[in-house]
Amino acid sequence: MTATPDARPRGTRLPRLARRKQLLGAAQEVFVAQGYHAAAMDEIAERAGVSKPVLYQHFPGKLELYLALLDEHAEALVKIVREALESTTDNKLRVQASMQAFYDFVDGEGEAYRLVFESDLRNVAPVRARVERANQQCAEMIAQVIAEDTNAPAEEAHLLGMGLVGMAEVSARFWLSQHRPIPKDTAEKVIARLAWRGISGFPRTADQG
Amino acid sequence: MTATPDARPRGTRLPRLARRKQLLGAAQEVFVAQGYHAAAMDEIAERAGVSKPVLYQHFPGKLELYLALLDEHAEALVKIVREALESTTDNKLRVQASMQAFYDFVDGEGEAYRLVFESDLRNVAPVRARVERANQQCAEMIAQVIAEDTNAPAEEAHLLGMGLVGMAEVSARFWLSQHRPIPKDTAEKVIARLAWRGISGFPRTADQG
DNA sequence: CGGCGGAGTTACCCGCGCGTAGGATGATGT
DNA sequence: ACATCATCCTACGCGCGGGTAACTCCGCCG
Repeated sequence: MTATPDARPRGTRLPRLARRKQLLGAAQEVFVAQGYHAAAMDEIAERAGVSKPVLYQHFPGKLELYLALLDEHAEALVKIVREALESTTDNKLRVQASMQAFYDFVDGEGEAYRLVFESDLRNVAPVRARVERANQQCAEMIAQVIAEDTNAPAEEAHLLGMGLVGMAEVSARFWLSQHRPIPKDTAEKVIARLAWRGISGFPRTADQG
Repeated sequence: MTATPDARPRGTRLPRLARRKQLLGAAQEVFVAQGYHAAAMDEIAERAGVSKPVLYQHFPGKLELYLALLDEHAEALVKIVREALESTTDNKLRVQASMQAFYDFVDGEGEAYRLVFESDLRNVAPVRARVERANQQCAEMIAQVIAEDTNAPAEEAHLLGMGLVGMAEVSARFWLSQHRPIPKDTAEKVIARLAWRGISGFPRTADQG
C-alpha cells in the first residue's frame, strides 16, 4: 500500500503522440483515485515513469490536463445515451436502453465516470460548464422523446428528463458503491421499469392536479 | 465585485457561544460560495469581522469547521424527509411530500444544500461518509415504505429508493440552477407524479421480466 | 565525424494558505 | 485600584505543490 505499484518502465523514450496518450492514462488513474486536488503533478509524472517537465511539454497546466480527460468522458456519456435512444423507436425499449447506458458508463473501465459525476472541481467555471452541459444534453435528448408523445410543456419535459437522468446516475453509482448487490441487468430492469411506468402515464394525466 | 461586501462590524466582542454561531454563519457563506478548497480561512475570518486565531479558538482546523456545517445540513435533510414520510400514511401523498422535502431543502436559505449535494471534498473519508450516510438514510426510509407495499426484494427496494432520491435531488438542483423556470409547486407535482406512477406499478409486476 | 533537434532529467523557485506564538485590551471579582 | 481571565490582534513559520531554467543524452542527416 505504501509503496506505489511502481509505474511504467522508467527510462523508455516514446514518440510524442504515444507519450501523450500514456500521460493521459496515468493522469486518469490518479485523478480518478484521488480527485483533482489531492492529485499531484509529481505523482502523475511518476506514475507514467517520467519526470514532471515532460508533462508540461504536453499540457500547459494541471487544469488543461484534467479538462482533456473530462471532455473525453463527458462526450462518451452523451454518445452512448444518444445511441441508446437511437437504437429503437419503441419508447419503452428506449427507456430500458438509456438506463443501461448509464449503468454501462458507471461500470466502465477504470471508474472514469467519477470524473464526470464526482468531480471535486465543479466550482471552477470550465469544469462546471462541461459537467452541466453533458447532463443537460442527456436530459434534453430524453426530454425530446417525452415531448413528442406527451402534451407536457417544454419546461416540464426538461425537468422530467433531468429527473430520469438523476435517477439513473444516482442509482447506478449507488449500485456500484455497494459492490453490485444484485446483477447489473436486474438493476437496469428495475430502474427502467420505475422510469417507464413513471413517464408512460403522462399523456393522459398531465392536465390534472 | 472586487470589494468584499465588507463583513460584520469589526472590533465587537462577543460571548463564546454567540461568536461560534456567527463564525459558522460566515463559514457557511464562504464554503457555499467557493467550495471547500477555494475557501480560505483568512476570508472566513474577515467575513466574520474577526481575525484568524479566533477561528482556531473555536474549531481545531478547517476540516472540522466544514464538518460541523456538513453535519448540520445533512441531518436537516434527513429530518425533513423523515417528517415528510411520517406526515401521512397515504403512499401517494408520501411521495408528494418527499419530493417537496427535497425541493424545500434545495430551495432553502443560503443555498446550503450545496454542502451536501455538491461538496468538493467527497474524496476525503469523513466527508464522503457523511454525504453517503445522509443519502442512504433518505433512500432507506423510502425503501422501507416501498418494501411494505411490494414484494420486491430488499436490495431492489433499496435501489428504487436511491433512484427516487436521485430523481428528486438532481431535478431539484436543475430546477434551481435554471432559475426556477416553472413554479416550485408545479415542479414538485410533476416530479412527484413521475415518481408515484413509477413505484405504484410495482406490487403486481415485480415478478416478471 | 560534427552538429542539430527532440526527448528527458535534476534541481530549483515561489506563492499560497493553514496553523501558531506572543502580545494587547477590555470585562470582572475582590 | 489591582489581579485575573477571556477575548481578540499582529505578525510569522513553514510545508506543499504547481511551474520553470538549464543541462544531458541519443539518433540522425549531411
